Amino acid sequence: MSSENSVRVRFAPSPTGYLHVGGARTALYNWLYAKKKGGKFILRVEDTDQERSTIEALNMQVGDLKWLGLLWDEGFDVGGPHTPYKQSERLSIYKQKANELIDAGKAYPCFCTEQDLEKKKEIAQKEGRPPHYDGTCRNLDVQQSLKRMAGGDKAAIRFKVDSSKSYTFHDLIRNEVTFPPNMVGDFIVLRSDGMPVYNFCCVVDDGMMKITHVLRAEEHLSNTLRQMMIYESFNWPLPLFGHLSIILGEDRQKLSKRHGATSCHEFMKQGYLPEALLNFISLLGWSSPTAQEIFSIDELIKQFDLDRMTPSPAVFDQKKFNWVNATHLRALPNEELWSRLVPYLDEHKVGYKKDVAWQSQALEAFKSSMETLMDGVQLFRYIDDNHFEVSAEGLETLKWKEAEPVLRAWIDVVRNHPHDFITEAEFADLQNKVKDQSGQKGKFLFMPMRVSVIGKPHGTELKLLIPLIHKKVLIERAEKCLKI
RNA sequence: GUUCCCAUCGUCUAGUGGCCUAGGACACUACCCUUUCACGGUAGAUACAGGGGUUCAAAUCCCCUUGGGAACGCCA
Repeated sequence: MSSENSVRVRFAPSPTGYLHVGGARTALYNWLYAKKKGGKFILRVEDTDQERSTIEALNMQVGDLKWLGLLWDEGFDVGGPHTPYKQSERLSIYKQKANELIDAGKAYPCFCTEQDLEKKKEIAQKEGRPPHYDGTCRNLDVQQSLKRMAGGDKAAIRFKVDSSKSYTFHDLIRNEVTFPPNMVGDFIVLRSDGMPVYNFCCVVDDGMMKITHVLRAEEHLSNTLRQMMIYESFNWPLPLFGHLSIILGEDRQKLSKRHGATSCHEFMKQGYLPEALLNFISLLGWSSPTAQEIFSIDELIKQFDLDRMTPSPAVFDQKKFNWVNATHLRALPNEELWSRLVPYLDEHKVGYKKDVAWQSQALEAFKSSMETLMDGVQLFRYIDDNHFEVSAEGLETLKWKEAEPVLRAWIDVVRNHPHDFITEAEFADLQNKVKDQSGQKGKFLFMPMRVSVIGKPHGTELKLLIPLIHKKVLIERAEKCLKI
């Protein structure tokens, strides 16, 4: 494939906070498409809003993308043929392009103040007209205006819109979209402080960076009109656009902070796997022709295509996400799962043994009840020698008249055990001894025993739990329970 | 207000005029496995927003209504 016609896509976040799942999905689809087509994935930073953009936020976004493994071929930090990739470093380019527009009579300086515009808009609203710019400065003599600007007068640069024209483009997801005439008024291209505006830099950058496909969120659909006008004014070919549906919360409102966790960073902290998050959000607006739902990243690249995208909005279903995560988690080999879990255990100060066999055995015991790595943290806390806590339910169980004989028998049996640890096979034997000595069976046998091991009557099978805990600790815990 | 976008089980979706008495997945219910909790297995319930057309035939095409969303910024 020649580089001339190969796919070039970009993700262009504005650094104002952590990466949201919506942004992550946009990045994912772009990235998948680039991988699939052997194209380039470009990370461009849209930081022209100086009020809200911060370097910290940029670092967070970059960190989240790296966590997800959505790495870029060209970008603000790795360079590329169209450097710089940070809009705040491209200001002279936008200025130059805006001047080209002015020279060509396609844009003009506007001296109206914000207050002027506010008033005009109000009047327009009242009179039932669309709140477009009324064109006060449109017919000013350009040379005159430029002189005023040189003299220090502040002016924004406005694009001259041909309000008689309608615009149609073919959306990759929505097919034909038509904007009728007179949808927008003359819009700002450069602010009076010289900073360019989103719609302008977006086109200048996409054009100059030779972007071939623009996959972005649906809220940009109506921006496409203005952007088409700008492409036209530069005589640049239009990229292919695809507008992704938005992601909603359970209440069918656009997903936002009040729906709980919505940023990749939060999901990471809650113990979700990056490949599971990617897998799950890939399904929000796309489906595989094979109806497969669990994918590795490579499978996703292989199966992904733009012709299976849905235009309707999707609700973020936390339960299904949990299932996807659990499925990925349980499919991980134990060593791999352990290496993912350890940072969480450390962060939450849960102790563990350095012994690989022990780790693997514990994981084997807990895997089936783990949906997230944080579930793992909770589970490992139960077998941490330094944590023992009896739950309310555990307390109830200990009040049973059957509890005491079981615990006494248990302590006795464990004490007489010749080794520091009890194997699964040995436990089968010990369990019978406790049964005989205490005269209890069924739940009256197992529940008090389990409370003495993990502090609660329900949970992991005892035969899997016991081999993980040192005999001394088992006795200690049972004795503690007797005293309650 | 105007314009644009959207509309299949609770949720994600399959479906591109006959294969649809609408398929899959999550969730849900029941049963099985089981000392418990999970895991796993089996079975089940649940949807084409409404109304008009077009057609021999419509979830699929067209129109209207309704509902949801977005845009109309010197935010992105």
